[in-house]
Amino acid sequence: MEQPMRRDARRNAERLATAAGQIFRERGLDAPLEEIAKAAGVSAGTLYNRFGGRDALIDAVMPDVVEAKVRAAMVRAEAEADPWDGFVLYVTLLCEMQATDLAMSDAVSRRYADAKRLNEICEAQMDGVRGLIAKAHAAGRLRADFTAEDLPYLLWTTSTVVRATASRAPEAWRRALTFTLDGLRPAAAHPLPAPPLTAEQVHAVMLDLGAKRSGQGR
Amino acid sequence: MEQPMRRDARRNAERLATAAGQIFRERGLDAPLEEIAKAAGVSAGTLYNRFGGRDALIDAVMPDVVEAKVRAAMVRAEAEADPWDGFVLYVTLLCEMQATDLAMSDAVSRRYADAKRLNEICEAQMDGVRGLIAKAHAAGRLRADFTAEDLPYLLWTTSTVVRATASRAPEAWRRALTFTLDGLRPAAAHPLPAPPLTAEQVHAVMLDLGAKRSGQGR
DNA sequence: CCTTAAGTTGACGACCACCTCAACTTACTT
DNA sequence: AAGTAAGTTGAGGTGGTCGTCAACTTAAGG
Repeated sequence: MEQPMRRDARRNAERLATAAGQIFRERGLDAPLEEIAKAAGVSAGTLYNRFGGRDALIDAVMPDVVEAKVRAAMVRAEAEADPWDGFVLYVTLLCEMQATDLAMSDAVSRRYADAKRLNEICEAQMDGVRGLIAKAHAAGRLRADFTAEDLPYLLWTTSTVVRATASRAPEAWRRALTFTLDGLRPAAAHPLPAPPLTAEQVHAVMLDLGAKRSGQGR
Repeated sequence: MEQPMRRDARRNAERLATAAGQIFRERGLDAPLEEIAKAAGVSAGTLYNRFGGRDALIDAVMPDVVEAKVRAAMVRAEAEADPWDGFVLYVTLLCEMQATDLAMSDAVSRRYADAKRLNEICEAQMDGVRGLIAKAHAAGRLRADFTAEDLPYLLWTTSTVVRATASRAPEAWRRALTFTLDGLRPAAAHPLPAPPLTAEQVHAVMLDLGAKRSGQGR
């Protein structure tokens, strides 16, 4: 039943995937699809035939890369003896990815409604994050009022700073991140003026970010 | 020599300025100019006649508002007895403006190459900021390695979070800001991994932000 | 009034990105 | 070698924004 794809079709699909990987990485997940088609040496129509639109293309190209990178970061973080060091390492590694790969930056800080696989992977990763945070809390090395739902903030903010400063001061984000991390130690804690977002709110905001630009709410 | 404007022309210019104020405030400084023209009840052509383009319109509409608001924030900040409280208040007030007025958010965190008046006002405000920071430093209430060039970070990051969460959790930015402020007390300080941006770098980055979207560098 | 310069209009061309589809080309089967 | 389904193409429709301009309208002075 799985009638095999024609050879040229498969070849083109692979070229498209490769091109998408490159261009997403360089320009983010909002890169023009026609640019990707051109880079793959096919017409835009073919891209829409093989995949079906941006989200499907993203979901075909990104999940493996994202999973591998994010999992590797988690492994390294969990290998740290000190839970705080583990937490810091994890956050720093994620930000490093954002700084060196715009596709990762978008994949981690936005949600594309129809990129199901990608969303599942990101969701799954949250479990690991909760563990990391729980350990740091248990060890009294992370302020008690910091929750897993606060992490997206860090990624959103780094995403901004990184894009703004990428060409002129590629390491600048580390400085901003350090300021914030310094505020996350228990000793630094002062009362917070607002509750954390709920998991649903985080998800909804990420969907907004993923859905085209402009529209600010409604 | 100052041949007075015809009455209808003046009337339209005023309507345009008013409409621009409203729409910039609701949608940010990137709002479609045709939307503004429509709101003013004139055609797009008239807008281009009276002003000359987006930057000129911005420079006609924003400086007074920005100056008043920003100056008021500085006055309140300087009235605080404790220099740290003054610093925190100033930053918080600026972020509040960003949260309630997208035009302020853009005006404060971006630069529009041809909006001369606006840029001068923002530049001038930096002096006050330096004073605020110097006082906090002198009182030992602000970590010594924080510089005036680090402030734009806070505005960039708040700008992002605010836009993302405005509709669903309008106070969420206060939480994120608190984390960072908690990292700016001297006691929280740990070594920074990167030097601050130079004033020129800050300016250049802001210009990039102001110049259309997309283009990542070069 | 009526002239005329100032002002306004709105259609228009340019650009960019999305997505589609009828016509064409190709790979695979027999 | 030919038939045919699968695949590809690229022009073209859509939608949105920018900026322009020839033709029209209007304010204001004589």
